[in-house]
Amino acid sequence: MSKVRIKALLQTAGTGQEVVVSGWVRSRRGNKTISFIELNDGSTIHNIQAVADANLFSDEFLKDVSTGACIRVSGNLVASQGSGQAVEIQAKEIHIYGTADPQVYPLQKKGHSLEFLREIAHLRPRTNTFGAVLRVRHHLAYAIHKFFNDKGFFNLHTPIITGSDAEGAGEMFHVTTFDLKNTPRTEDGNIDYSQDFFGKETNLTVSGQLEGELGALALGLIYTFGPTFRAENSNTPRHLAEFWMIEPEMAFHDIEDNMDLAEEMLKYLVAYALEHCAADLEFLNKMYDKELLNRLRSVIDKPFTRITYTEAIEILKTCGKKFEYLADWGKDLQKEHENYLVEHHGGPVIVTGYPKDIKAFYMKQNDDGKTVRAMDILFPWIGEIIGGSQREEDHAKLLKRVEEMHIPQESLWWYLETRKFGTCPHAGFGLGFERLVLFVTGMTNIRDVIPFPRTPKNAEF
RNA sequence: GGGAAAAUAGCUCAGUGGUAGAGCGGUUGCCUGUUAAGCAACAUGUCGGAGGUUCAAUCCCUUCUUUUCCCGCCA
Repeated sequence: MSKVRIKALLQTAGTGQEVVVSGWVRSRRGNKTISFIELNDGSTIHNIQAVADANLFSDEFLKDVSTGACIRVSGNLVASQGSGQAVEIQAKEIHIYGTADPQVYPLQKKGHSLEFLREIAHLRPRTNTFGAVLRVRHHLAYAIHKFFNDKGFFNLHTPIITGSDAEGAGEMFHVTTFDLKNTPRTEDGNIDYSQDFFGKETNLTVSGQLEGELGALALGLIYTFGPTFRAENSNTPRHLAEFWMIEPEMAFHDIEDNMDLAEEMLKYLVAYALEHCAADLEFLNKMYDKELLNRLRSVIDKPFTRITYTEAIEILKTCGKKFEYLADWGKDLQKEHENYLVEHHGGPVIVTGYPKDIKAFYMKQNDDGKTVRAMDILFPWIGEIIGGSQREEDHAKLLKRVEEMHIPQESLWWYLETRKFGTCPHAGFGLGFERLVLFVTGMTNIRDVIPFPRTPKNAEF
């Protein structure tokens, strides 16, 4: 007897062989003489139907084969007499690994709200929706590694605990072994971090970029793919306190190369998902967003629109649309502005050349003295899915910017040194992994594309 | 961090100043292969917590908690 997963079983052409399948019961229906068990093992969105004859299985036994129960079925794979499926298992033996009392098991056969499922995040992977989302998430993660590996990039593991707080990407979570009720103090009353585990103040990383640059200036092409932590009190469907980010960093790349790579990568990932997650995406398209597949295909088909920040402001000023906030050169683009730009161009838009005062210190300064070589990629509904830039490789210019923006340079000495020793043009960007999964799955809340979301006031599970 | 809405059965929601209802789910029964099966019957409950107004509060008021949405921060 062969022990197989359901995905493989549904693809086998032949019938007649004995098979063993283990999985979770999605539903059971039938009558006194026959029971039909929908079994899912997570390998695919599709279930296999197991048929239990009352001559072999008692009513009393089948009572425990209820929605949510985990069982192993052995029997013959046969052509189905019903119309809903090509093959089914004629059960000879059923072993119950674990029951799920129907009176208290929270998942029903019928649909649940996504809000409710968030409250039972320990069980929601057993639903069609989350099974699909988590499988797509996996394939995208794999595709990212494949994309970069195939291009000769090296995966660099940047630290999760960081001693630098100068990255400026957001509020940070402190890391300490202190007893918070009784922290050591210096003579002037401040917390004495010299007695803490690392002997200095440490935080969870908000970005691996600065360390990524160090790798790029040695290995040439690197990318990071790891957890990232932001202690911002962000209450939106697009923000997480703990999320995964992909940050490639490339030596000898300018802002144009950077855009080319980012666009190629996004298209590769969407195409990969369409090819490898067809069944799951079809399900999501049917259940949540009828335009999903069309939108995914449209992203692959045409080039992303590329405009400068200055052009974007011009478009927003002359479009005639009334905005709540006026678009004005020197100010950040509002959500409503981003939405307009994406709608106006009918797809992803890359905006470059932002005013230097609204961007980070490390971005390459343009000769105009006003703008930097930043790029944001704006996606429909999601907004900023990628943020990146060419980096300032000139030591004097970088140092000047660090001083202007009052960034403590003592903690960045190692970063600044790379511009003293064998500096070179380089560029990189950050892709929010969950925002990518959001776009590909058509989900609308980022809390539904990560197994156990961390958001303000929520760290359950 | 700013703003708005919401919290009633296991779930989705309706509802009323006199302590509550539907659909689904559940339980039981019927039906010889079903497809979110069908038919019938039954049971659902501190109406989010704490105060207050009132003869009486699930309903009105205050406050707290949580959730969702919009904005900001960003990926």
